[in-house]
Amino acid sequence: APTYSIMISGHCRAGNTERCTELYKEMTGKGFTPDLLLCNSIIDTFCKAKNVDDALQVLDKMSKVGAKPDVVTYNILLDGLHKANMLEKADELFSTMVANGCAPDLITYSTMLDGLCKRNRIKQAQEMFDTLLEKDLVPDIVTFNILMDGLCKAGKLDEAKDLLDVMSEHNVAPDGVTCTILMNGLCKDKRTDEAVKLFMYMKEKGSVVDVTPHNIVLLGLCREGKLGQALMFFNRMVKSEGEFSPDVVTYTTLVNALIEVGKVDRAVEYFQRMTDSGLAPDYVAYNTLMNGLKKQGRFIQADRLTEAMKAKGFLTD
RNA sequence: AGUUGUGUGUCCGUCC
Repeated sequence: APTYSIMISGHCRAGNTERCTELYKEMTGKGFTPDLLLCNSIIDTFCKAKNVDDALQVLDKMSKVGAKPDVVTYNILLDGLHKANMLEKADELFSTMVANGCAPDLITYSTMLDGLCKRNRIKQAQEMFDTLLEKDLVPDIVTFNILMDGLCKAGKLDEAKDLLDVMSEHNVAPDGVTCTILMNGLCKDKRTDEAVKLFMYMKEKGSVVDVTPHNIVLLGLCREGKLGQALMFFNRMVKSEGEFSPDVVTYTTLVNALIEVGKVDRAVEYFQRMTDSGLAPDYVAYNTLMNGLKKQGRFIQADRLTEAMKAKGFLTD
């Protein structure tokens, strides 16, 4: 059984859902019972693969063999259900959890908070935040970042900045993710210059500034039509050699920007450069180029790209 | 030993 545990958790972490499922079936078939931590890993792997139904079945099996799910089990499933838009199931599970004597913790509330924020239910999210305080739970940086992002995406940038004060009242210092969330909010509000200021501030402060804030600045420049600056910025990213090297999102942002100004050949060039640099385009990357090719009537190239997508398993129908 | 919540790209949808 420990052998299975190690193998399964390895595949789980690698995101190899199929192999993970196979091994799990094989293990249970042989009469071995996965322990709680392994069950949680498996459930999480299913959830992250958007396979919440199988995840729930693992929960069912657990209760059959009398294994008690813990708060982590419930948190994982609540997150999966929210992200799969199964809200009624999520509420149901929350009730089950409480009925089974499992006390919701900070992560439970943060997970639900995120679910509300992502649906733009800001008012309810703020109520959830108050509830969490009433329960004497202590919000951490992730809780605040979730709320910060919700406020920014709802266009409430002023309230987002006010939240910084609330954070310091709770002795929670903003981190790189907080800054990135605010930068993104500023960019989406067409305040790229302010976002860049925040970006520079982060760099001056010596924080670790990874590829994500760079991608946000790049997108901001592209949206402002400053393609020349965007390309210079991109070149600096290439030279960073690892610290904030371009990723699939970086390339997709540029490909899209080039398409929008009608430079499809250059877009194709950058797409090629992405694969040449050893990055594997994802569905969004393919879709971006595909739409550009079709918009320009490049049907032969589009067909060729369709074949590539099929070969990679991105088109299942 | 190993498990859960937060930030960036395309299209579509929802709201205005």
